[in-house]
Amino acid sequence: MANHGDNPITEAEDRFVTAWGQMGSAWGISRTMAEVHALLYITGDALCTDDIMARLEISRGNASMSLRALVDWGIVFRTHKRGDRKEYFVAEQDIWTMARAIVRERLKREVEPLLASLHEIRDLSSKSGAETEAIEAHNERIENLVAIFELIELLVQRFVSPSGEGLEAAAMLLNQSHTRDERDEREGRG
Amino acid sequence: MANHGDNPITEAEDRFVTAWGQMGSAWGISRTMAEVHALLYITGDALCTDDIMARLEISRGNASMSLRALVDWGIVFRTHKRGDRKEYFVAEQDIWTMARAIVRERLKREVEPLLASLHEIRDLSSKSGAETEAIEAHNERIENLVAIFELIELLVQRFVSPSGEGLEAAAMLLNQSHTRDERDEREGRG
DNA sequence: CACGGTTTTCAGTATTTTCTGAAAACAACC
DNA sequence: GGTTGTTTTCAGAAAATACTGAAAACCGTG
Repeated sequence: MANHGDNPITEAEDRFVTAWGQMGSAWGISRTMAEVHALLYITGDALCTDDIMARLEISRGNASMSLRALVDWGIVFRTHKRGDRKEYFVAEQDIWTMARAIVRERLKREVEPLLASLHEIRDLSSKSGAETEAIEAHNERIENLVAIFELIELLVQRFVSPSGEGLEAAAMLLNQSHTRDERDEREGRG
Repeated sequence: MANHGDNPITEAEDRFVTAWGQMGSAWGISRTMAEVHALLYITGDALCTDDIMARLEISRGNASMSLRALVDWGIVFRTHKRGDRKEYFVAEQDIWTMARAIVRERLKREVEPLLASLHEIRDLSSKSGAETEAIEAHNERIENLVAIFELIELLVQRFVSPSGEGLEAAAMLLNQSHTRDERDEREGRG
């Protein structure tokens, strides 16, 4: 990032961009893509490619590709300004909508392919015919994996469904059960 | 992986190792580390470094580092065999225990540092003094992020707590609420 | 405390991923 | 349909990451 102005807000923005970029890369997302998203989110402004290039000191190509990826993820949108040919970009500002989009997209890109593989592997394994104890155990491990990932898929589909809400509801629900269980504990239910 | 034997089980194992390795790298974990884990999990055996080196065709150094990381994550354990000086490694076989360990570790490594940054950023931002509308909006965005990540932290701590169970319980809970809501929907509650 | 078996470390190398920049494609306007 | 401002693409360059292999450290034993 360029060392533009140094009022607290600008510094806060830069720091957030950095922190979000780091988190992104720990989660298998390109640092720059996460930083572009961070910048759009934290400023809340509609920025054009040149704004982003300047502020993050990245090339046009990189900015373009990152933006396209963010638009594909559904957490950044294209806009236009009257009398200006350029495209501008704004980040989804509702944090729950954003969270839903991210979780949904990761499900689609990573969990679903894994599940597909697991299903294939299951078929393959079950063709083994012989039923030694070792094979039984192997099959059970595969089953367990299928079960947990199907559960994850189900939960995500339910709570991150396109229809909306749900994640917040889940949070409430879990949170409630949290406090309820704590009370139970205090009252001596094991 | 070496093209050892080609009975369906061995092939299934190899395929699982590959699939798990891919998923791992999509989630910011080194491919090899995920593959080593996959191998230990899917065979269920206690394997020594040389077994792993041979099966995955990796160097001793790589095997050693991957294993140490897996042990740090708490999803692989060291063991020994009578009359054998070598160390052997076994994967946690309970899939829920494994899931808890993974989630807990990621919380610690990625969410907590992010939260620490967000707190700092919040302090920084609030020092701004001036209270223009833009600054208000900025502060609110930071607040929202802090709120959502603190919620995540809370939920994870609750359901992935060292004490155990909990994740399954959460799954049940969510699953129930899922089926309940579906029924509600069928009955025409919007 | 020297030896053989084993594990860890880490400098250097290889691989993968990301980024750049210039050229091509596009699109609004005249 | 040519001009101009803008975006996309992508081959090659740079950076980041992961891996190797050999040396060092470790460790139980005689």
